[in-house]
Amino acid sequence: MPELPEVETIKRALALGGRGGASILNRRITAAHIYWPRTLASPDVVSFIDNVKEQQIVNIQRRAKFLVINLDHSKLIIHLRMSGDIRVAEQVPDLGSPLLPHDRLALVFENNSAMIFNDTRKFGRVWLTQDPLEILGELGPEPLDESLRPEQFWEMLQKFQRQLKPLLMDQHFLAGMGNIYTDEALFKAKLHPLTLSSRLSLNQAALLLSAIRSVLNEGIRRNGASIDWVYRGGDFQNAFNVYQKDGEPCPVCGTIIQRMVVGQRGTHFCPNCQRESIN
DNA sequence: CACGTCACCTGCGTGC
DNA sequence: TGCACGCAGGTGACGT
Repeated sequence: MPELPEVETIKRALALGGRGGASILNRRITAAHIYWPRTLASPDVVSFIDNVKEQQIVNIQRRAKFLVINLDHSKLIIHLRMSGDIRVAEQVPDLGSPLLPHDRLALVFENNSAMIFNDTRKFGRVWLTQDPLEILGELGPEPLDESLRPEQFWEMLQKFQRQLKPLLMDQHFLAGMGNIYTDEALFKAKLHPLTLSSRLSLNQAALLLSAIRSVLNEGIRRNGASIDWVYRGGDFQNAFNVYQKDGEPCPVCGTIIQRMVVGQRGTHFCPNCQRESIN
């Protein structure tokens, strides 16, 4: 489910309070429970529980779609993949068994609150490491980082002859875009999802970067998007222009929005506003 | 290099 | 009602 804005929303709520409980900053971990061992990418369950205990939460960051929780002696890195979510529970029981269906991992704190990772589809992963670059080292630039200049973004696009949609979703190219925000950004930039990246002019690249930042910032401002049965608490879904709007009129020109499959992902676009470049 | 396919999982909506 | 099917916010390993 979560793309950059959803992960950013969760990060802020964990730091400020609001994911069902108070801020987890400065909490000391007294116990860990792993209900679905494959959630743990590394290390193994025994080492994880042993190492995470007695550590304190120093701060929380986001890199791409990863949550990076800095402990005083190591880093806890979490990727929510398709259906992961994190909540805080106050005054928990012993937590020897899951509190809710699909709870996969729980960290218990000294004040009897807990941070719980819930993940219906079991795709999410958690790492405890000394060296976060082992996990984050190959990621592309953060789209919201202002040091990424339009000229540089254009040069990045020029280097590949790839379709825009899968390229923007490639975390090695640019880090944080997912299916929703990519469709919305391409619509805003009036670019067809299959346009080859190397064909973009400097001006088109600048407009695309600006559209990406615009949709990501609005997503963050709206606390992410909440669709399907998975509750997020955001309302960016009310601002979708094309995502899952196939069959409905384009809000700009009235042409019926189409859906196609690109790189195995549902892709939504306006065939009139977003023309595939011919040459 | 760039694209397609499959695998990993569960649950929901649709249509027969 | 039951049941098959397609779909879902992600990613990585392969094959061509």
